[in-house]
Amino acid sequence: MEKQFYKLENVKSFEPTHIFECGQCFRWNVQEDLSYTGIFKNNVLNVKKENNSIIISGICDGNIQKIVEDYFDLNRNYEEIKERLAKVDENLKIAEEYGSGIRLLNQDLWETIISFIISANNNIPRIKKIIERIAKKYGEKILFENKEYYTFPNVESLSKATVEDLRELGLGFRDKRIYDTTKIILEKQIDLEELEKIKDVNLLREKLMELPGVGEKVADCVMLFSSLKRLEVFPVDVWVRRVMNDLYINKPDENKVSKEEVRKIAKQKYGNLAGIAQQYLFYWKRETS
DNA sequence: CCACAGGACGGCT
DNA sequence: AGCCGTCCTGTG
Repeated sequence: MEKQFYKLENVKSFEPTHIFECGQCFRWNVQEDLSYTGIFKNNVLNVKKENNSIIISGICDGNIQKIVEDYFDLNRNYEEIKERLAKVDENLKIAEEYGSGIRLLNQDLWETIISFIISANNNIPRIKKIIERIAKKYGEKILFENKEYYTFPNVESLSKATVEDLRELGLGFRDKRIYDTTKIILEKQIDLEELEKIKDVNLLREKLMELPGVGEKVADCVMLFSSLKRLEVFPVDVWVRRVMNDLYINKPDENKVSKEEVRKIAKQKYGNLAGIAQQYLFYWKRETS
């Protein structure tokens, strides 16, 4: 495949660092020139910000412009979203200014499900290492600028892994969860194409949670960070609980704050943009703590 | 050596 | 419904 180029001029709300470091993705890595290189589906791309332009180059499985528009959620007006959220309160305005270049990626559903099952009780550097090992063993190799990249394996390919194989890749207790979920999806006991047709967000969450290793947090992350793109969901992890307690609840012990309490406040304050607000808050709190 | 960090899940109340 | 111990690995 040939290298393709695409340049975005005067694009607003697009900051590679914010997009790739806000915790939504695991396969983008910063380069020496501060650009980012990553792999998704069968594409390997480099994304570089120069002055007011975004320069994207790489090996693409199809038309680069279409692929970029879809993956980087370019048809959504983040400026308008930020204007609306800034009116909620001063706290959110500060968080939003801090992560002003965040966009929520439309990531592959299958990859997002597996990646966030791995994220359970885990930290980002380790999650990234595990996913790289899975891709290297079960994915397809793509060469880009004399370096080897590996696609995230498809369902069939990952289904070749035994529980023991997965344990060897460092998955720990998540090995069986990944194994079982892969089998359920392979055999279409849960059909991902059918899942994509579900309209009701609660029904969708329940379906996702039928997969082993998918609890409320993982289900919400999948709905927010994949092409399912439910912007109204508000994944609550320890960081979000912390920041929401600091901003709105102020209990002496943040562990005493219930998930439901946090979700209720988020819904009331941020409405159908809660998911985007969550990303600004999460990124701000993590980076400034 | 130990303490801690990070969600799902099953067992218990 | 809520609480709590367990699961695994890396870091300090």
